[in-house]
Amino acid sequence: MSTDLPKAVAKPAPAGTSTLDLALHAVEYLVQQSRPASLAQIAEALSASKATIYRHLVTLQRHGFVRQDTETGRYEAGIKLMALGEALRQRFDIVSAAREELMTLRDRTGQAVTVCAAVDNELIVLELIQGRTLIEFSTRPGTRLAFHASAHGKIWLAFGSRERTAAIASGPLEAWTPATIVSREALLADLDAVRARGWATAPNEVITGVNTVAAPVFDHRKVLVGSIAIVGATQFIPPVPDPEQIREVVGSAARISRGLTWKD
Amino acid sequence: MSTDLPKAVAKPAPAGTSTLDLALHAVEYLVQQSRPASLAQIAEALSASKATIYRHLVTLQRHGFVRQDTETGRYEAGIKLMALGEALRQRFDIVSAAREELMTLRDRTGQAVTVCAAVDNELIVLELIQGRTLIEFSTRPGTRLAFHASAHGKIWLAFGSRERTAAIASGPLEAWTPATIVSREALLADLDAVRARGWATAPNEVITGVNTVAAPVFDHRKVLVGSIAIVGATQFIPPVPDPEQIREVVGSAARISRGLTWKD
DNA sequence: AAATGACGTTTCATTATTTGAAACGAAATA
DNA sequence: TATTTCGTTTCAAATAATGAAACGTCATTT
Repeated sequence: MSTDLPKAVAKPAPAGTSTLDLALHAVEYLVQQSRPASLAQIAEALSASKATIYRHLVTLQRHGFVRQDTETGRYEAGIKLMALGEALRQRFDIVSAAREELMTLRDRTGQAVTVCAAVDNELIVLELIQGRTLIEFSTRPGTRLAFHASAHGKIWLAFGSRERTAAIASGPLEAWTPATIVSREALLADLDAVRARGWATAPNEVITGVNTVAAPVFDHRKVLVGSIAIVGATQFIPPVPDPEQIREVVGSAARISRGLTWKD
Repeated sequence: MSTDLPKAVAKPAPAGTSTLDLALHAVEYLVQQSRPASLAQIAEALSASKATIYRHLVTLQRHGFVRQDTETGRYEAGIKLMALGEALRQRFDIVSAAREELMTLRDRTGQAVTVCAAVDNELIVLELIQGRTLIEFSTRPGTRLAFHASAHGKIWLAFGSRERTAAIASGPLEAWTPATIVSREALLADLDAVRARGWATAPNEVITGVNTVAAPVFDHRKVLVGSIAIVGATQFIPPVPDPEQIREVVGSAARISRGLTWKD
């Protein structure tokens, strides 16, 4: 990465295409906006000329990444992004391999069930089986979780790659609630406990009043490929969870792991 | 590409940027592929040089639209697309406005509940409340439905813009199952019936053994803004649905519409 | 009703940017 | 060790993107 040799000392742009860069910024800008944006507004936000942005929007629209309101002429993000996200989700093995098991986990605990996977430095929710309770408080597929502030995340830190764990632990730990672990030492201690017992919780750490019990799913090589969890109000999943709840989650995770072992 | 006339007589490309066009094709290609693709493979598929594709992939990767497997060096679609899709989904008013009502609809019918909206010529699933039954057969948020072969679609054809209905009716009607309506006359007759009674079904028309009862949601201007439906096996939702099921769905839709009237 | 302003869209000459062929180095294969 | 295959970089040629300004249309204002 870092070249300390005399040659190529100041090289701000290693590679890539600036045209594409601008266009992608436009897409991201439109997704962030809650209302359709005018051409001039987008151009100003990205400090480019109207003509340039216009041409890019035309191409983006042709691909469905952006759509133009036929009445006002304003631009907004296109639903193609939703479709692509869904197509991507289905590529993960765990999603299909675990569905049946997750349904029974939901039925035996009554709580919502979520599945997560981490790629690079992002932890993403892949699947959600809604619970039986009236009030739903769970994260939808496509949502990104924090590694240090979620039961899923702790599973990945405890059983995933050491590099990632080191990176997360050395970085700043943002507090989502007063209960979120923000101390490096406390986090590492918690991870040791997670490793020892094989499951993780994060009571009130992501949202106050909500708790989660997560367990790891391994493939045939004993590599962590996913995490599953039950999510519910602390009323149903206390900070120190019911032994039976723990047993159900850990058992389901183990059965899914066994299923993945047979494959391939 | 090939211009054989002296002066731009035939101008196939009205506007846009070819660089961006190529890059977007690369993203779409990677989403379609089920496994990570090699650089050479992508370059050949898009008939561009390796260098060009490489630079685009670098930029796409920097934005998270694409990721590179650190071990094999191959490229695949990035999870940013999933996150963008989820961010987009939440922009639709109906999703938040209807959640509570949809939960009670699920609880009173026991079936899965879905919400759809159409933008331009695409009908997309926005929300899914899973049912109480053990076997789940429903479409996830981000999935696209066919207008002529789904209960949701018939609602949009019956109560939505005339232009869209005309466009769909004049085009080819693909058969998803033997029961799918493929005749233009039969479709228009069905739409008349839907308009008259205020709800739609599509027994076995999208998947054999599955039925849906859908009803329209209007905003304060009486403009169609969404459709809601219960989805379940024909065992639970017969081809001629239980009057009570119909009453529940239509009632929920009406209450959501009333809620949208108060807003704004 | 005429005039203004705001908007998306198009034109056009300038030139900055992308482009492909070929060379590179590393890694897997033989 | 020789060879092939892969992602990556280099470099000169020119394609293709760029911004300023003009256009046509609509809605609002005077």
